Amino acid sequence: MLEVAKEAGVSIATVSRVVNGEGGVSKTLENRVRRAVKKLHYHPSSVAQSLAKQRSMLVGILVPLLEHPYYSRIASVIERRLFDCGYQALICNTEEDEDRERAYIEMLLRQRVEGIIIDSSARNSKNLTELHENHIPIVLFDRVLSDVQCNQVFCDNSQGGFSGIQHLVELGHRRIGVIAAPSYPETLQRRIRGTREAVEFFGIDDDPELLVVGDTQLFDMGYEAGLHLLRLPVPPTAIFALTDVTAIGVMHAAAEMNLRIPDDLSLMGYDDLPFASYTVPQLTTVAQPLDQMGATAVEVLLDQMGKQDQPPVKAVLTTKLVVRGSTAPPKRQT
Amino acid sequence: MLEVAKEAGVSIATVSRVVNGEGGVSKTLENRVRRAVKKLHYHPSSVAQSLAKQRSMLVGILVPLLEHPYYSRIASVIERRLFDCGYQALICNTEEDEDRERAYIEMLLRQRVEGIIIDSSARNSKNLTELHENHIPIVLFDRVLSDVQCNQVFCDNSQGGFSGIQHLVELGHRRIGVIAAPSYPETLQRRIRGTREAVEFFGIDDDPELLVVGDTQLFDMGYEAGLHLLRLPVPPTAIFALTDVTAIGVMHAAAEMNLRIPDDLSLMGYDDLPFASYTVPQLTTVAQPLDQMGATAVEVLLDQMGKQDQPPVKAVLTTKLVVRGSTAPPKRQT
DNA sequence: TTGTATGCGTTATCAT
DNA sequence: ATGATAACGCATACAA
Repeated sequence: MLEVAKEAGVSIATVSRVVNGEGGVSKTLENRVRRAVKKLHYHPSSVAQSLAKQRSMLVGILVPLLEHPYYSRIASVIERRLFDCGYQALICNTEEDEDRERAYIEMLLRQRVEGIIIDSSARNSKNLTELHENHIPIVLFDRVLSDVQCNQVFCDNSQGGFSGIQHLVELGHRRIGVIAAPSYPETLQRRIRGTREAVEFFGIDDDPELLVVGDTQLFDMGYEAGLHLLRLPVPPTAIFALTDVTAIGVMHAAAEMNLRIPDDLSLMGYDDLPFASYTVPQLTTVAQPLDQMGATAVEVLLDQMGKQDQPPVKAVLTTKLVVRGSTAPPKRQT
Repeated sequence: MLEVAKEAGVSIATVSRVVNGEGGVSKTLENRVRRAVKKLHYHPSSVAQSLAKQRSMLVGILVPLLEHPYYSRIASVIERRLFDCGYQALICNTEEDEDRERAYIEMLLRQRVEGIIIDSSARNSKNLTELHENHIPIVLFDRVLSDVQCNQVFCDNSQGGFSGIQHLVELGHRRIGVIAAPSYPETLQRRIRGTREAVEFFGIDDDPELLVVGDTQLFDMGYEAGLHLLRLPVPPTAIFALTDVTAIGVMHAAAEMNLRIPDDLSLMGYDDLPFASYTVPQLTTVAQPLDQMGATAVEVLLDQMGKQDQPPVKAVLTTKLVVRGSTAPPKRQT
């Protein structure tokens, strides 16, 4: 900037004014400055700006696994929104590792982010306390901890779980397998609870063997779990995978056992990821309004960033059942 | 930091020394400082550090579409590597938009990133010149521009295209459809060229109708293109989709036309994304060593960041054919 | 071993 | 309308 000032023969104050379009500068000088900026390839330093203004315009996004289509979509949706609001997102991939999450949070603190949107991998809110103590606005996204006093944006997972079972029951299924990912984030626990409630409500088979909780949320977990369910002495006529990715795994397992979907087995997923419309057959699933969730999260965050220590807001959105080709009435009755 | 110094009753220089573990500080004072740090929840400001040290420890990653499983994996792989090397990644989602890409580059320049790894959406190198002029090390990743003098890390796409056709030819196919994504990044052009060379080399049907170039690289493009190919007066017995995602689209199209894979149609993809092992049937595909590519890119970048204006290095890795269940000898001969 | 002082590239306040 | 100058939070060279 100093160089630009020299080149243009003005003071740095004038350069600053021109660059920030503050006005109050004569046309002559403005042009001289602009020319110097071009010539020297000058780009104002956000670093110095942050320091001087005490504002970083940075927001952290933490997701559990960036390679996972669900989370990359989340990161993407939120980042876009943030970008449009003039903020730069710092996307952090915690890889389901609490220590990594802590490390990232420390880093974000150092980067002086103005807020954080976090889809947390942590089993408790310990990682978040440091943020609270530094008065950084947080919004918990998707995965939710009920014991923590803080902004939250998520879907009614219980309702989603319920509606999935309901759909299958209405088709005539009485024996339904459920596959869940790890349940330490309450998200999945709630989703499971929704299915339990539905099972009870409709009075269908509640054999505990029908609920399998895997250790990851990847394709192969769905595959293994699907195999397990389908090899039961009395296998289910329908499977509700609480995640689209695991549902794909189940598809594979079913194919391996020469079971046809939906003729021999009805299958449901959860999330409505893009590829859910392109599997064969297309996947019936419970959709979460991710765009809306992302927009809400950013809105809430930006709102809180204005004021100091606002009361936490909680936004609960509703899921939507998307019926496609992977579910049908059962052929055999159990 | 000033507050910590006061709390501990020492100078800021001492605090700085303790925080940075420089040594040369007495145990007594060190403990006093550490206690003060804890008590005040002090986190050193990277912003101020960057300014003082003239090093940001930031590296920009630009990908064309973060929601796309291929690119989220790329971002993920590179980010992890960078993180392990002590660098913070700024992941930017250009959404295949050249203007957005420019905006992000400008932002990265302002953030004073020390280097950039870019999977570019741009049709030319215009966006990169600004970086060159600011002496920011760049490495072009995956998508490559041949007319630009700069570090590049990518796979031999021509070879990959060739080997795909070769595999199908060896199975006995003579009429092979090829589906390509937009071709302004040279990547796809090269991949196509590889298939053309193979077609010529093996002397099989080179009907231009058999090559369809879509306008996106998403599922529905594969679906549409697949439909188009399969409805040809003389449809191909095999389809080589130059992207796994589009291959999934073709699967869907085939199912819609009651064609069974691989019995009625052989199908190949390209990329070997995680889900390629979980489609039904599993997808034969051309694998790119993404982990290795990411590691190489980071290595090259970090290397260049040391020196000034090194000669550009070009790393070309090789693809690998992964044969799975979606390809088989043709039943009918054309 | 510890402290003091200067500079990093901006913004912002105050003069002129 | 323009310029000089003091922060901002830290590193660092130098002094004590």
